[in-house]
Amino acid sequence: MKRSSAPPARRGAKPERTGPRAKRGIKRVRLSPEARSDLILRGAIRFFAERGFQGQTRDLAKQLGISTGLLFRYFPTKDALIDRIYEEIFEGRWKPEWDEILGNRSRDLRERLIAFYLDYSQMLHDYEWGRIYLYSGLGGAGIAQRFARMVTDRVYAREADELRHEFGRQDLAAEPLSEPEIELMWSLHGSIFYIGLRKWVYNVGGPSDVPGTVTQIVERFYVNAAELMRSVADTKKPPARKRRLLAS
Amino acid sequence: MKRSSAPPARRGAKPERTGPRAKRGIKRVRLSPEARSDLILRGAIRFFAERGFQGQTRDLAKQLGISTGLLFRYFPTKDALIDRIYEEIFEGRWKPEWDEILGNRSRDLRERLIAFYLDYSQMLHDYEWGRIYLYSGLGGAGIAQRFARMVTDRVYAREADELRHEFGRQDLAAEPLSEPEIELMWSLHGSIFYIGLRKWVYNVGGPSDVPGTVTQIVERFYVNAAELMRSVADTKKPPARKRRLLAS
DNA sequence: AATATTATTGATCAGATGCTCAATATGTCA
DNA sequence: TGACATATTGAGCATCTGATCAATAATATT
Repeated sequence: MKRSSAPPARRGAKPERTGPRAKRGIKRVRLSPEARSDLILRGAIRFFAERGFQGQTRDLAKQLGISTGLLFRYFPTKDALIDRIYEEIFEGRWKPEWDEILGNRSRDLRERLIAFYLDYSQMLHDYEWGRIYLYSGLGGAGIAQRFARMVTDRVYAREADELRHEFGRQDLAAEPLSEPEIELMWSLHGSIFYIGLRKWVYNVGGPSDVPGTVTQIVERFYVNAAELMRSVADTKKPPARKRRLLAS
Repeated sequence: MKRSSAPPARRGAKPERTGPRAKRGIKRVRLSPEARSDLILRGAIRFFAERGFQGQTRDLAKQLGISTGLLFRYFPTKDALIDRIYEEIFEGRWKPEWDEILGNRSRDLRERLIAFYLDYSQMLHDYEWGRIYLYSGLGGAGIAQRFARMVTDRVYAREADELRHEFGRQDLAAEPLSEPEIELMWSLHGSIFYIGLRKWVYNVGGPSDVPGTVTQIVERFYVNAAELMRSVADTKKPPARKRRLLAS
C-alpha cells in the first residue's frame, strides 16, 4: 500500500474538483514565505502546547494541512522550530507598561498591584503560554528558567521597592530583600499561577470570575505584606516616618 | 561497528575478571522476580521523573544496568510500566492520619492545619512525585486528574468543615462550599505546591527553611479564612453563637 | 499566452525505538 | 558435584520519526 510504482496521475479525471469535501481535489494554495512561516509557527505553538515537544512533525504537518517537506523548508530542524517557539513565548513578553504601573507613585499601591496582576495574569493563564512554559521547564530548557528568574527578579524587586517605600522602610539598596519578603511574593505568584494549572493541566475548573479572584488574592497579599513590613520594622533602626520626610 | 559477525567470546581470556572497572567482567546478578521487579519500578520512577515519559526504554535499561529484554519480561509494554508507576504515585497516597489530624477537635485548628500541611507538603515537594504528577497531568492521564479532584475534594471539604465549625458557621450539609471559600483554599494549595515547581521545574531555589515557610503560609491562610468567615457571617441568618449551642 | 520563478508535494532514506526470542549463565537442590 | 529451573542477555525485527530532494504546479512577469 505504501509503495505503488504507478505514476502519480494526480488530476486524471477531475481536474477542477474544488468541492468542499476531499483533499484530493483541493487546489494547492501558495502563500508568501512570511505568511506560511507565520502560519506554521502559530500552528506549532498550538500543537506542541497540546502534545508536548515529543509531538511528531508528521502530525504537526497534517494538522497544518501541509506536507512535512514544506515544514522543513521553513524550519530546517524540529529543534530550530522549537527554539523559535521559545523565542516567541518567552522573549519580549515583559511589557514596559508593567514597570510604569508598578512604579507610578501617584496611584494607590494596592490598586497598582491589582492592576499589574490583572494584566500579567492574562499571560500566566493563557493555555498555550502556560503549557509550553511547563513543558520547556520540565525539559530543562535554559530559556524557561532564565525567564522565570528574570520575571521574578523584576517583579519582586519592583514590588518590594514599592512596598518598602509605602511603609517607610529602607529601600533595596540599603537592605537587600529578606527571605520572608521573597517568600511572601512567591506565595502570591504561586496562588495566581496555580489558577492556570487547574485549568489547563488538571482539568479541575478555574474560578468563575478570574479577575475577581485575582483581585482577592492580591488584596490579601497586600494585607499580609503590610503586616510583614510592620513586624519587621520593629527590629530595624530608622523609624518609619523619618525616611518619608527625607525622601520627599 | 554494530553488527560484528564474530561469535561472542564473552569470557575468552579473562574468565574471573571481576574487577571494579569494566562491565565486561562483572558477574551476572540473578535476583528474585520480586526484587528485580521492584528495582525496575523504583528506577523507572526516577528515570521518567527526570526525562518524562518519552524517555526511551533503552536508556532506562542502561540506567538500571540491565538489558531491555529483562525490562520487558517484567513489564510487557512500556505503557504497562507507566500504568504501574501511576498506581505507585497516585494510589493509596492519602494517609488516613490526615483525616485524623484535621478532624481532631481537641486541638487548636490553626495547629491542625499547620500539622497537616507540613506532612502533606512532603509529598507535594518530592521531586519524583511532583514531576510525574505534572508530566501525567500534561499528558492528560485521567488518573492524575482524578487524583487532583480527590485530594482537593477531600482536603477542602474537611478544612472548610472545621473552619465553619470553628467560626460558628453553618456546616457543609446545610450550606455547600461557596466559591470564595474554595478559592481561598486553592490559593493556599497553590502557594505550597508552587514551592515544588520552583525547585524541580524552574531551578529557581526554594526557601531555605521549607517547613518554616509552609507554616507561615498556613498561618496567613488561617487569618484570611477567619476574616472571610466573619465577613460572610454578616449576610447569613443564624448568629454565630447560636449554632454552637445547638451543636453541643 | 508563453515563460520564469519558486512554493509545495510525496516518496524515500537513515537512524531511532518498542519489543522478541533463542542462547546463556546463575543459583539451588538432590 | 552435577543437573535442573529460570533469570538474564543481546542481536535482531518491525515500525516510527526526523529530514531530504527531485518532481510538480501556482503565481508573477513578459
